[in-house]
Amino acid sequence: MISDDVRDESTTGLIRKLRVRDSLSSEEAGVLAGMVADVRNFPADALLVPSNVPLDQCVLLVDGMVCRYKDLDTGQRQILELHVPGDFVDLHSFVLKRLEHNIASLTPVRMAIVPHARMKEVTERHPHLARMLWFSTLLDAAINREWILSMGRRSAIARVAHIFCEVRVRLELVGLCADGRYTLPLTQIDLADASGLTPVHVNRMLRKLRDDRLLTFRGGDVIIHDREKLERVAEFKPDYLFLERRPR
Amino acid sequence: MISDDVRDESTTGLIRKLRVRDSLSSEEAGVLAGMVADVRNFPADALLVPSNVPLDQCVLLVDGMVCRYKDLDTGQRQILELHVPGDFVDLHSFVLKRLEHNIASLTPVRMAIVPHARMKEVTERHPHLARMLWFSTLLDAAINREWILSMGRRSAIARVAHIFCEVRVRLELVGLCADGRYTLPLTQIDLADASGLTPVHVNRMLRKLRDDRLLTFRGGDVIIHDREKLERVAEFKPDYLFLERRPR
DNA sequence: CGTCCCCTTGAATAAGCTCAATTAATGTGG
DNA sequence: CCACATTAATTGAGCTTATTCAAGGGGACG
Repeated sequence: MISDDVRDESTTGLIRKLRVRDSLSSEEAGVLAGMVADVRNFPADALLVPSNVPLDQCVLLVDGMVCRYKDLDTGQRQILELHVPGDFVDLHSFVLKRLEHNIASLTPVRMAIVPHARMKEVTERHPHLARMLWFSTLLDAAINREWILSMGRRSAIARVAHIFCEVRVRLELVGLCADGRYTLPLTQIDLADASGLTPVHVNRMLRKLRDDRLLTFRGGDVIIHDREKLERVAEFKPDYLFLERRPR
Repeated sequence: MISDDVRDESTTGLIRKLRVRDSLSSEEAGVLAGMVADVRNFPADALLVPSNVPLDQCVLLVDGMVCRYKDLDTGQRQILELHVPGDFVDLHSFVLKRLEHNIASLTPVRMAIVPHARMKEVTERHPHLARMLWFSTLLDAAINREWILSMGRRSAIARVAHIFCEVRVRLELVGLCADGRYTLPLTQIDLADASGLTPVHVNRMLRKLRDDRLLTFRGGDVIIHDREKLERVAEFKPDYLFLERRPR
């Protein structure tokens, strides 16, 4: 079994983000940490949660990055969402009992494991905590909706730029981005799968962003040179990330 | 105030759909109906829930159709999801306290109103019911993800076809579609906003679907001539609608 | 050192968009 | 009930954006 320290550490990112949006007592924080049954490491490119398989535990991303994706029969892949440390990546399965998409690691990752049984106990005993967990799944849904807007109505350059804008904000929340610099462990192929473009075209868009001195992306390292202009190109408005506190 | 009959009637669609996915006792069904404070009518093209406004009540679609949408500064619109009777359209606001998108009626609609205060009481007292409501927001999220896949990776013809396939299934669940015929109160412009295409191109895709004897869409009336072929063109797989019962 | 990705770039192609004009359907006021 | 306005549907032509195809270069790793 794992120690209380490991449990606490595994939930700091999640708690930090929940506290941006709502008040979370230290007791509640303790309860959250107490849900963690185990913390496990996985390599990069591992299929962490396969689609359409009965699930009885949730996984929370402690360290590293993961993505959700879906494939078409034609072999085409679409990345649905990127996840950063502190994201309760597979909270959904508690309610859905299976996922209709896959979750895979982009880097070596550390995941906290929370059995559905504990989720049930805790959410039944702590309704406010339950709502905050519910919130975190709805935040994912809001991100999904923004991506629909991207895919449906944004130009190629805006789509690519938008991904960088979103990830910047989300990484800053957990202290993994400062000065517009962060690590995004994606290949241009992954970026194509996330933006609904071809790798070739992503390459050209990245070149344009670089030539226009907005952003450089090389070998997974992102440097945002001109955040304001980048956000304008991306038509990025962070409302959808619900960064403000819930009114009580 | 409204009568118990009106309350019961206003939740039959929702209950019917929840019962496809999970067991719902008649007591729980009664509790759900009891949450409804009011049932109100709205005309077509009404902005039912504006984005970024503090909310203190949820709305459930009883009759008619509504959509969620978002606009870009350029005036481009993207429809994010369509809703059919029995959808708890704005359950999200209970947790989010505001929406980051708009909800508007496509037809004259009847909406049941549930104050957040009642939502809070009921979800705290009935955890299983709370999970089923949570489920219904996660089902919306799964639909959102499928739409990301559509926008990102499906061809124009498949995107248009996919919308018709999805709506068919969802309307059948509430008895509003039989024999592949149903009413979809959208203009071709709306369909363009839902599929991320231009109205002109939607028109051509509809023509192709008609010429190929897969589907006819005229004046809001949908006739699916060849469901199997249509679903193949759409690459439609209904897994993402979670039509099976949750295992206990 | 060779293999395997990934990145990069050019050239040709195709999917979908824009512009424009016509027709059809719907609604309104007289 | 008709004339007129308005919105939606339809179609053609030309154009733009992004894709496909192809080839070469660079770096990591066994």
